[in-house]
Amino acid sequence: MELSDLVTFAAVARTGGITRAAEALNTVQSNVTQRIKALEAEIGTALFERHSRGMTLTGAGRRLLPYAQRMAALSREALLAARDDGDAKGPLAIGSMETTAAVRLPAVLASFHRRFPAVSLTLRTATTAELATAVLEGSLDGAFVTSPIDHAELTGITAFREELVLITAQRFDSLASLRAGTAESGPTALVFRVGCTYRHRLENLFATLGWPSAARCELGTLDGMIGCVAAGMGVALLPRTVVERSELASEISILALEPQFARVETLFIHRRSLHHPSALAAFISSLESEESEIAA
Amino acid sequence: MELSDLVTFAAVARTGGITRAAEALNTVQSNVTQRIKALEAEIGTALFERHSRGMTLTGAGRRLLPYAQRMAALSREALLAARDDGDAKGPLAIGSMETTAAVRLPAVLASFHRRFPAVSLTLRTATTAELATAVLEGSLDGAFVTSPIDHAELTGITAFREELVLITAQRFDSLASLRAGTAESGPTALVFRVGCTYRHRLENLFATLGWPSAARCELGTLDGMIGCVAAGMGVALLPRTVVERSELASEISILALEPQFARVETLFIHRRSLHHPSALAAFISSLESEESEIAA
DNA sequence: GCTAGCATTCTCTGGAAATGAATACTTGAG
DNA sequence: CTCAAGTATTCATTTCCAGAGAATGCTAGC
Repeated sequence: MELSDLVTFAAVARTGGITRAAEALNTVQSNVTQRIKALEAEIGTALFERHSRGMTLTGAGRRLLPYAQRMAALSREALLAARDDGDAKGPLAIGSMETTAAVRLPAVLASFHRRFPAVSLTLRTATTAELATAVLEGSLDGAFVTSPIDHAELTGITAFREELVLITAQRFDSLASLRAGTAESGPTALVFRVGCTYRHRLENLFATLGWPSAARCELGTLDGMIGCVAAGMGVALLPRTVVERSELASEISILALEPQFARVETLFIHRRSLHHPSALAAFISSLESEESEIAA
Repeated sequence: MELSDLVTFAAVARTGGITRAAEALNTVQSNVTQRIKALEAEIGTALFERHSRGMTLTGAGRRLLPYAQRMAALSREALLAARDDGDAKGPLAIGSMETTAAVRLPAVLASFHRRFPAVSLTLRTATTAELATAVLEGSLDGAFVTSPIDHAELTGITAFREELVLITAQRFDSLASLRAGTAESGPTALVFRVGCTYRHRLENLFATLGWPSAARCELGTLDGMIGCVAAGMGVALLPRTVVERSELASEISILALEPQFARVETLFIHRRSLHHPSALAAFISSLESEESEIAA
C-alpha cells in the first residue's frame, strides 16, 4: 500500500470515475484500473461498486478514504518539515477578527516584521467560525479568534483579553435605563454576520434582557458599525479598546457590562502538527514575548 | 516520497546504520543506500550524517522521522479499518485500574461477552499513568482510568462515578478524630505504586491535613491493601463500592470525605483515530447502554 | 438498435528497484 | 604497523512493475 496508490484511490473516490480520475492524475484509464485492482487485492475487499456511470465507494472504501486523505496531507507536510531549516522565512497566512485586526494587531505585526523581515505575512479578516474552518483546512496557518475553541486538531494560546461594552449614541447609566429608554422589543442590534462570536454574545445578552426578537442589522465593517451607532441607529457590542480608539469615540457612549457578558479572550489558534513551520513558530514566539499586551 | 521509502528511512534511523537496517528489512545494504540517497535527493537535504560507525540523523532527518512513523502507523491502521467489516470480532485489549476491575467490570464484561461472543477480550490491570501510556502506544485498545486525562490523542467517556473513602481498622467519626488518634506525623498510608491516581489523591489529602511526610507502604494488590488496613497497619483511600463488597468489610471502618477528595470519575479512554475497530466500538456502545451503572 | 461514456483486459516497453560483488574508509586489537 | 572487522558506497546486472496505448465489453439513454 504505497502513497501513490492511495492518492489514485482518493482521486477515483473524489471524481467518481476512473476515466475522470485518470485525467486528473495526468495518466491513462488502464493505469488507474490496475492500481485500484491491485489495492483491492492487497486489502482483500472491494473498495468500489462498479456501475455503468462510474464508481461509488463501498463500506471498506469509505473507511479507507479518510486515511488516504490524511496520509497524503501528512506527506505534503513532511516534505515541508524536512526542508524547513529553522529560518523563519516565506509566506505566513494569518487570519483575524476585524476588531482584533484594528486595535491589537498593528503593534504585533510591526514588531514581528521587524524581527523576522524574511517572512511575508498576509492577513485576512473573517468571523471566528470562518477562521477556525480556514485554519483546519490549511488555508490559514493561524488565526486570532474568540475563545472557546474546542477541536482536537486545533490548539492555541491566549493572545489578548478584552472587555466587551455596549455602545449607544445616547448616554445610559445601566442596562435598566437602556431598557427604560427603548421600545418594548428592544433597540436595534448592530452586528457582524453569523459566525461572529460578538454577535452571538449580543444575542445572548438581548435574550437575557427579554428582547429575543429585537431588530438586527448586519454590518460588514467595523467603522460602519461604529458610525451607525453614532448616528443613533442602534446598539453594538464591541471591545472597549476598539471603541476608545475610534475617531467617533466622543460621539458614542459606553455602557459597561457584567463580567459574564464582558469578558472575552482572544486566542491565537493553529493546527496541531508534528512540526510547526518556522515562520509560524517565530510568530508564536513573537506573540509570547509581547506578553505585556495581555491586559489583566 | 513513497511509504516504503519512509519505512526504510525510519529503519535506518532506528538501527543507526544501513547494514543493520537492511538486515531488519530483509534486503541488502546497497538497496537501502540507494533509497536513502533517492529520498535525500527528492527532499533536497541530507537526512543523515555519515560516519564510520553508522549514521545519525541531521536536523532535517529529525524533523522527518515523526512523520515517517506516523504515516507508517496510519497505513497499518488503514488496512485494519478497510478490512473491518463491522462485525465485532477478534482480539480486544482492555486495561483497567485494579479497583474498577474488581467491582465494576465483572458485570460489564459479562454482558459484553454475552452480546459479542466473537470478541476475545483480554484485560490487564495497571495504574492510570501506565494505562494511558499503553493506550497511546497502541498496546491497549482502551482503558478504564481516573479523570482527568488531558491528551490530544486520547478521548473517552465517563464510565462510572466513584466515592473515595478513607478506610481504617479503628472507627473514627471525622478527620479531626483521626488526627487526634494518630501520631503527629500521621498514620501510615497504604498505597498502590506511583502512577495510581488514588495514591496521588491520598497524598494530597495527607498534605492538606499536615502530614506531608507520613509513612507510606506500597502494596501491589487490592486484597492485600484491604487486609493490611484490617490488620491495623494504616489507612487507605479506596472507592466505597470496593470496600463494601470486600470480604473484610465488617473488620474495617469507613470515613467519608468532602466531595473535593471523594469524587472521582472513571473514564473509559481510547485513542482518537479515523476509524474505531468494530470490537472497540461494540465495547463502547455496550458500555453506554449500561448507563444505569453510572451512579449519580 | 445505436451511441456515448465507462471500466476492463491485454501486450509491450522503459525505468526503477533489488541483487550481489567489489571498493573504500575508519577503528580497534594484536 | 598491520590486520581484521565493521561500515558505507559504487557498479553492473537482473528482475519486476508501473505506465502507455489499443482493443474489448458493459450499461444507460436516445
